[in-house]
Amino acid sequence: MPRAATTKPRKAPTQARAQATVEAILAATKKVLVRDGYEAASTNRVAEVAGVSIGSLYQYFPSKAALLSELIARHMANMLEVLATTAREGQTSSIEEATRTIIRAVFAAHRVNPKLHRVLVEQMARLGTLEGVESFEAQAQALVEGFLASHRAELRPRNVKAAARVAVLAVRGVTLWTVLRNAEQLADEEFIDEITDMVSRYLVKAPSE
Amino acid sequence: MPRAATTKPRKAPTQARAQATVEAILAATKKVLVRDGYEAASTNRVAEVAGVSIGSLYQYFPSKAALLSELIARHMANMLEVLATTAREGQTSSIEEATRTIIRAVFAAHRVNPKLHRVLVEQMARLGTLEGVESFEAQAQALVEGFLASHRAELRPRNVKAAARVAVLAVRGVTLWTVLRNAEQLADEEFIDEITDMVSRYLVKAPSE
DNA sequence: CCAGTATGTGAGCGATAGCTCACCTTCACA
DNA sequence: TGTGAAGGTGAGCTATCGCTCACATACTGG
Repeated sequence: MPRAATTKPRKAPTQARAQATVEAILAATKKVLVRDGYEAASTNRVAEVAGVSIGSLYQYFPSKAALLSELIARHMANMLEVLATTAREGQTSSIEEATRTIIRAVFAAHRVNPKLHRVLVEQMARLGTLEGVESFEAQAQALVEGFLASHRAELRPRNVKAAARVAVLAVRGVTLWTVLRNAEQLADEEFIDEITDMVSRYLVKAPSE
Repeated sequence: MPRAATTKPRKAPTQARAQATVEAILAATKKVLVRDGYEAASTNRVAEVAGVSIGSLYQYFPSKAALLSELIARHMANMLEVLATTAREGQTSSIEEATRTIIRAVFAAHRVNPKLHRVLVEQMARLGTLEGVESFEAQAQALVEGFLASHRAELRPRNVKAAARVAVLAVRGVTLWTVLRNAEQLADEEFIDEITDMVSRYLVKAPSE
């Protein structure tokens, strides 16, 4: 069925008009994805919902995968921003408090449109062995690593890099699985406390140590 | 494109011959899924690889989703067995040691055919809002809960149910995300140690408490 | 105001997907 | 050993799907 292959935009929109088209297409993609799921989200349907012709869609996105890819990239950029902001804010608080703030923010971000996030998560693995994802993960780790390094006095694991890796992985894993199967939990303050507890106990030096 | 809908077997095979057909179909499904991915795993191709006619496939599986559904159900049953066995074995050891054993076993199970597991994970969310998954999760939690209850002396959280929920969720989340993006890590003994550390610090009462 | 580029259109192509059904073959058992 | 049920077959139908291309329209700079 498919004939093209890449995932990168075919053409960059330069005029404002074209920019609007691209945004309309992406908005429609989200809408259709949420309403009908991935399988039913055909490029034809997306174009129709966006109110543009199928030809226009293929001007900017060389394949169906490219649509998903762009949405995923934007989501990741979003999450990085959330991380960067909360990590900066947490500079002056304890590791535990900062952890709580970060987890709360990450959860809040996924609560906005859980159905969409679910689809995005489902598709992540499929799209070209996660090129973007690798770099995203690396950047996220670097951010957390920076934060932990500046709290070294409070930090238990001697290996800052490894600690950041585990912390990022744990939060990410829990978030992901919760999005997949019980999104309401993302709003549960008690649940947030427990996860925070788990992660910060791992990170923070006990009083006696 | 699809016309049928259910996920449940259309017919139970009663003769041994039919049993073999069903197994051949499922084995072929795995093979094709691993080789070509979900999209390319058409029912026609699966039947061909299984060496049976497409008609036979539809005798036992009313839809493509039913194939996936059965594989997922089997995987979950498998994991429950692993959990039950290791939890029973861990009855006499510390929470930390039992946690390590369980995590090691779960990781080992996912290491066997990571590509397959990746596809299964990808598809889980899509298939009928996870009917089977809910009950699996409940059973897993019950098992862990039982284990934790019998180690109450060593357990920090007062709410056993909540502790089991968090522990299961964390291990599951980490496993899942690792399967999706860095399966080799599942074999890394150091990585297993770190995750064990995180979970058991959360579960176990500190000496002073 | 015009040349030329950027943008937008949509009929329709080739491919293949999921699935049915009319029919044959093998088996269980009276 | 004959008969009805269980098992098995595969040509082929319909429905799309992803995507192209020949063309029209809007814009921009000179």
